[in-house]
Amino acid sequence: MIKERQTKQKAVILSAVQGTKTHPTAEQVYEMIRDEMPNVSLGTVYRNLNRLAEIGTIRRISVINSPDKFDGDLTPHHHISCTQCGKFCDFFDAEYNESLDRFIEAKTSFRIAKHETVFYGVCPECKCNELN
Amino acid sequence: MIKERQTKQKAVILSAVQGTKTHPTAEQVYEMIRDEMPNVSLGTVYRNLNRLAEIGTIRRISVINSPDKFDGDLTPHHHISCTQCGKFCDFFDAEYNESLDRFIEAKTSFRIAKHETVFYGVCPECKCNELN
DNA sequence: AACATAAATAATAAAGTTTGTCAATAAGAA
DNA sequence: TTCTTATTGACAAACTTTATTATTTATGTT
Repeated sequence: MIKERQTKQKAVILSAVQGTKTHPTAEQVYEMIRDEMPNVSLGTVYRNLNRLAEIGTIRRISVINSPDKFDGDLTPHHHISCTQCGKFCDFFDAEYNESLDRFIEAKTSFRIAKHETVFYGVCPECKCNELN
Repeated sequence: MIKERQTKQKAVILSAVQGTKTHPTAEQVYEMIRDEMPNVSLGTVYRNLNRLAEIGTIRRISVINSPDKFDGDLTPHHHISCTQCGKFCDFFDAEYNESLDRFIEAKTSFRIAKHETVFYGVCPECKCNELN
């Protein structure tokens, strides 16, 4: 019995997400792969990103004032969003607080799979542009 | 010179968000106030929620697989999302980690205003429905 | 109280984001 | 190679949010 087929599209989409640190949206992944795959459809990009995120091969990140972003880097890290220009960065130097998940589980009876933390602020460049 | 006018709509929208713990979306706020204000328009709801969130009178929460939610409770707390049924809960028993904001500032030169943490998992009811 | 100004609204169009439909294609088993 | 059906491309539709504009109305001024 067939479970899941390996397609060129699937491989290219995954490799695009894993090969960048830009946290692309679905639309941006679509643009990224059109050189290599001009006939790919946006629906295929959405479908595969959704599946990859669901099985945990990539991360989905929900950000205020932005379509969902995708991240191929599964190592625990946080994200920082500039509320002025939308710049979106990784932050690696703070460990994932696993014990917080266990604490919430104990207190709420939810089974917690993960938490996502996004920091909101103003990036150095936008700070510079604040004249006075 | 006039800066900002107090309107009935603005007051009703704010009071709807502040008077519930359900973290309504814009559409849900719209439904909530239509009894009291049948002619209000959805655009007005969006406009006022955006403004209130921008000035910090209410919180905007970005959640995977949901339109943005709004929260009138400004006391520091976390949120938990059930990935099965979408149930969305508060969690108050973990203090806001202010020092993490200062740590990120020191390491990145961003000016951090806040961070939002959302926990994803399965709620007690949905756990029950997992037969076997 | 009446008037003037412009901020805010209702109505609606449009833009932006995501999912669904379905005939055609193609991955993988036999 | 042939068969089965998961996946795709094309496109429609749904969903979410913002923009446009004539009208209304909150508020300062007379």
